[in-house]
Amino acid sequence: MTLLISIEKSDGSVRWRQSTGRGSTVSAVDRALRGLRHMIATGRLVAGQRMPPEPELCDELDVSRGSLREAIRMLAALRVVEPRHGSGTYVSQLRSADIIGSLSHTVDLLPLTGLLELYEIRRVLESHAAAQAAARMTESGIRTLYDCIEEMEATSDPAETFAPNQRFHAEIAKAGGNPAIEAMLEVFRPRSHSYQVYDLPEGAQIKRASDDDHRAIAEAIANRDPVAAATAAAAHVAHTEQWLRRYLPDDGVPPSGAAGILA
Amino acid sequence: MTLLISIEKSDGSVRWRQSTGRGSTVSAVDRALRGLRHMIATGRLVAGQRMPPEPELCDELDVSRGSLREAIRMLAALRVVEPRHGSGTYVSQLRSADIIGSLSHTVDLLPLTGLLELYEIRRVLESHAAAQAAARMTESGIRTLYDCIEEMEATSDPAETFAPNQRFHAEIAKAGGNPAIEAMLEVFRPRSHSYQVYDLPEGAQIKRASDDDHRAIAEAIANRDPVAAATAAAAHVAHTEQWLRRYLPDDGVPPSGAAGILA
DNA sequence: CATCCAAGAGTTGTCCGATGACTTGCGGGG
DNA sequence: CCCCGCAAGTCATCGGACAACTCTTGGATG
Repeated sequence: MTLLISIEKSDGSVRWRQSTGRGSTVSAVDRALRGLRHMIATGRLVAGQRMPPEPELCDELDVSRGSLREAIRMLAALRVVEPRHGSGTYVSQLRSADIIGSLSHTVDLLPLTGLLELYEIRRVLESHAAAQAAARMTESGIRTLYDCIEEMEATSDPAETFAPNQRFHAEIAKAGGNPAIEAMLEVFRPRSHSYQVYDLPEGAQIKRASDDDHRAIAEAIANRDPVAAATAAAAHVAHTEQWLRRYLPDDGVPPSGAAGILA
Repeated sequence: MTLLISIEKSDGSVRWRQSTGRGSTVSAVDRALRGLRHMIATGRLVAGQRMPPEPELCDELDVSRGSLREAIRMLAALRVVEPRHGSGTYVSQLRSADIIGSLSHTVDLLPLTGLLELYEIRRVLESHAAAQAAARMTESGIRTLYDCIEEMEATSDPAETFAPNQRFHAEIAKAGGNPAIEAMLEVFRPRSHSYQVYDLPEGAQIKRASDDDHRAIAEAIANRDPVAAATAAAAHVAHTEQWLRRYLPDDGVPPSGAAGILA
């Protein structure tokens, strides 16, 4: 049971205290966290603004500086605030892309099983972005796509394909026009190359199939064909999924919706 | 420039120290954060396991307890670890749904513009989940869907439609079969009702349209028609998007991909 | 013998005080 | 006018101490 009462002070600021219930139902860090979130949600702290200095917040939220700092760190991990040494702590711009980007440091820690679950999201979003790109991408962007493809096809060294592959997909995501989706795909991408699928026995075959996928995507976008682009992109991600599945300890549970309606 | 050197101790543990470059390029909290992430990524700390006590980690990572705690709080905010008062700090199960769920406390803080960007993700995922549900949902689940619809249609009080609406969409998301997508949709849903669209002048009309949308989705799922289900779900989310747009200060920038290829 | 309770060790939560490191703006000197 | 150094403001880090909570262990009790 959590019960809070707010005490309005004369200067308009608010203090939070826990109700008189025995035992501290609300920890100090929680109090600070709720208080800070409340300040942002209610507009008392505006995006981009510098927050009051720590001692001031400690006084208002009625927590020690250590506890306040732990709360601030939590919000910083979620990219809601941004502390700058020596200058102050600033409320972030609170863009959707920023918030989603906070996942980037955690997908690295997911076990392969969890990563494959995320791949269904990736497949759907990547194909959506490709469809949008087919309608919107500039001619110059399409040329960049083919540049990346040629660079990838020119080598069989995984290390050298990394950069152009990144650029290829980033270009499509950007052309999709939605910063949130772009950020989400950005989160997934780096992890894909952490597994060296090209080193598998069928490595050469996989490499060739991947190159073909890229060409199909670029072709569909160049032809301004959204459906074909979506299909090609979904197929590409699905392929990657299948290759990654080789690294699973054993083929146990059936894949969760591995084949979408577009594939 | 960041340069780290690792010092292997006799007992196998590792200490991190910053290189001798002038000025501390790596903060203490960063050091702790990297160290902890490294321990988890390399499998030295396994999911579900209790971590070593704080003093021990302080010694190994060469940071003070305060800095270590700030790092732990950051990982806790991202749902990577879970501190339990008096017991210890445990590595989470690292499920994809957990990680995505960490966003739930931040979408509340997004301005409406950012929220609408997320709605494109929601639209795509919701329609994907609906398509999957059309193929997989049990007969009992479909009955639940219609129960929710009747409950919603029976009232015009927004407060009373909240719960059945939640159940309706949750049921579909669950039937989709992917925990990550389910968690992602769960993140978006509560925020939808924070705006009281039914209180707009066209409130009654919106309410009716929303009820019709729900029926169309349930119908398509009951008919085992994935394409129709996807279309209906996308349309429903798109409607919500349009209604929310009324709350924008002015109609300035054009919507980012408001109409997907499915709509 | 089973059950409950109390005590203790182990661990995280909180606070306080002090000092270091960095940024920023101001003012003096060239 | 420009540049540099100084000083105030702010976050970063450390160390120590104590409180609060959990869990196990052992004994008392029925």
